[in-house]
Amino acid sequence: MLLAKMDYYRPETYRAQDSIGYLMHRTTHAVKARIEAKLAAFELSFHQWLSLLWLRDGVANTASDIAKCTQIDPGALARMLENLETRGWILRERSKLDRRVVSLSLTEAGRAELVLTMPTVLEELNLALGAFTHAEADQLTQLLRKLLAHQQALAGTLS
Amino acid sequence: MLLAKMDYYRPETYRAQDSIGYLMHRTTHAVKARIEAKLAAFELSFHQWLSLLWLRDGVANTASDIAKCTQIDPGALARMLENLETRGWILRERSKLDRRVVSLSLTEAGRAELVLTMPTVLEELNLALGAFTHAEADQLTQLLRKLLAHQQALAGTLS
DNA sequence: TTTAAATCGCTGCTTACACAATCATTGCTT
DNA sequence: AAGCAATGATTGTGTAAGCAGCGATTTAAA
Repeated sequence: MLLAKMDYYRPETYRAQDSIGYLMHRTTHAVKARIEAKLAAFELSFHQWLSLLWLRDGVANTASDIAKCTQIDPGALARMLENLETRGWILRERSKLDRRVVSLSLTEAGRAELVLTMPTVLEELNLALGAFTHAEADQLTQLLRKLLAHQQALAGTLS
Repeated sequence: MLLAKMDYYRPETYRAQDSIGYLMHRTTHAVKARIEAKLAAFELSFHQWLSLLWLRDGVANTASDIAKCTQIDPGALARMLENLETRGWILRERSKLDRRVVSLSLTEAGRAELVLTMPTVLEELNLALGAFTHAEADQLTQLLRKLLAHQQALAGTLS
């Protein structure tokens, strides 16, 4: 892999308030707080909502899938999933092919909860993007996709 | 303020793995983890390092300044600053003009610690941007700046 | 076949975060 | 000037995150 020597930030000129990391952190923190506040009305945390979403999309079918996707700690996740199961929104059943894994699936109630809350969350996300044109949002998405891909490449080439 | 109706994300088509929020979260999580690992050698947490940085830049001079800048909880911050003071990296003294505020300042040791660790952190940041050209990094910064400004505008117009 | 390594879900334990309440001080209002 | 809201720092408390370790199971290697 090509690892170009980058010197975008340098000790003499680096200022936190102009840093990409700072800008991302402030932004996601603000948006997440607003979403969390809205989801409170449904007695759902943002992490719980995300877990339901990943299950619905079929990208994740197990706890470790969700942990990888959302970066939620597997331990915390196990407790959270137990909660979601108790409330009747997901099912947990041992896989017959590999008895280590517990297959997860949305119940009808869980799917309904997601459908119910989806507009609320998306409204906040769209509100957050209110200063952008469609093209700018696309542009940002592309840049971030490239940025994340690079992080995963870095993680893969751990010395 | 102009609040354009945005419909970038819609319930039928929204997928977490393409979302700007998801991309940002995964990226910042990965980079922060790498920095945290490197800073462990200096017995510094990333939050502690950030506090030192904001103090050095002069943008923040009090605990509430740092809390606003970094989004760290004021309570947690008070405990952390006490730690930094104990280790001799910052000074805390009541302001004479307003005796509610405690003025913060870096000691020489604190400044030295920052100088010592700065290359390590910036190296990780630059490494994270390794897939980008200088122009792309600038472009991303600009987009994020605009995005954050909008969040702050939204926070200002709370109903 | 027997070992060894890896994976999966889960459980304690420690620590940090988020929220509320408190106290002192200051600024505003009337 | 007196009352009252606002601000700044701090403490206390409940909840969740993060981390290491465990048992069970599967895969790979010897």
